[in-house]
Amino acid sequence: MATQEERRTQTRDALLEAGATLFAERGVAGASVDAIAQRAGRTSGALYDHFGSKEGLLFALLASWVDDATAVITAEQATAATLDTWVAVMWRAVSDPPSGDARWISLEHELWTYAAQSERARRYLARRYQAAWDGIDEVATTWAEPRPDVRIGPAVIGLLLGLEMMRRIDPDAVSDATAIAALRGVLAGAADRGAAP
Amino acid sequence: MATQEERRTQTRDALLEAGATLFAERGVAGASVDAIAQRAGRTSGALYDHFGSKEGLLFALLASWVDDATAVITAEQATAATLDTWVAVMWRAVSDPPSGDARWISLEHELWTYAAQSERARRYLARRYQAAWDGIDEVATTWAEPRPDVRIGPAVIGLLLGLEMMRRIDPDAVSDATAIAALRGVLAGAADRGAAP
DNA sequence: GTCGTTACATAACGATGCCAATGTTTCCTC
DNA sequence: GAGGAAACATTGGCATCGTTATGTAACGAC
Repeated sequence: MATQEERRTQTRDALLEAGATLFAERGVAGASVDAIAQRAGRTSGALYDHFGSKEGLLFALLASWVDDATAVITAEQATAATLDTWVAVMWRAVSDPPSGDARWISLEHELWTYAAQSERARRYLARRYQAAWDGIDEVATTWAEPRPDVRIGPAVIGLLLGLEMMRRIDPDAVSDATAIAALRGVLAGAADRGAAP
Repeated sequence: MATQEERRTQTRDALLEAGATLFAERGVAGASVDAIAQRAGRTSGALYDHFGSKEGLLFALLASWVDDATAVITAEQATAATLDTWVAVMWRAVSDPPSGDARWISLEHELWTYAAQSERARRYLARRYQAAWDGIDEVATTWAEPRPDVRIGPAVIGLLLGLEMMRRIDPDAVSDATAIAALRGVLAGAADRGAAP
């Protein structure tokens, strides 16, 4: 019943799933190709046939993820009627990731440190985040008049990532109220309020 | 002229310096013990005599760093007369690190991903950041009445790290004005303003 | 001046890793 | 149903890395 093509996408998905878990758990350098393949019930040969290299698997992983996450977030953003619900939606997307995938942030950090060594990874990161910044910038104009000297997108995304980092160390340190208050504050501070002398 | 003890601290410092650079450049996993020793003009034998293991070097590095950075920051904080100058001092400490050490943030990320694998590293991180949070919490009460359901320390530190991350991708994305506006916004949002319905 | 100790260097071991070359099996086509 | 290709497995080479065991030269106490 299972055609060859179905089988192929099946093992591809299994390898991506295993890679996501092990990269997040042990890091890109710490997760061996053999360990990933074994967890997927396959061997390293299959992995190389599919992705060509370890880095290939990493990029494939991130590509699929970005598509999923941004799709979910922008879809929910469209339904946000007030600034508070918008902020809450963003925070929820980070603190309790869509598709029930809690490894997202870990992998994000992995990519970040990996970017210190790989030029390709750095360019990849830049493209990806600039798109996210633009999205935030655009939605933010709905809620407040922007200041010319302040770019709101990077500030919001940075705060989201930073809050998640703190929460990983101590979940009690960043309550939902704290996160939402901080996000609203950044949006307010970067808006029409004049700069201090 | 050089006594034995002087020689020892000299090579210790050389190894720390080399470790800082290579850990930041290539990551903890990517920087080999031999490469670190070679950069310090020594051999791996010296490194093991001093630090016992690769992890030992990492922890020694961070310990010395935390002492330096927090000393500088708290010293400057005491001189800050207004909220704006305080915020500016904090941002400057992150964006243009004290002691001219630009590798700080890279190493911070390294430690973060390393913490995913090492229980000891995680506990180390927690202790370190909780101290920083408390410091911010205390100073923040000088400028605004705190809300009971909002912890300001983690929000400020998170924002600082997040902003720096964005700035690494694209230095133009986070101007000083953006950073300071965002920080002031977080402080304002987490203060006396009432929560939304 | 002798001798133990310190502060490194040297060299080798064991383990592990990425990756490629080469099988083997399964599936589709005609 | 036979040939061929696709999908995956097996094996091994080649390199690297963390660590340790051992060597050695300089130093310092007496």
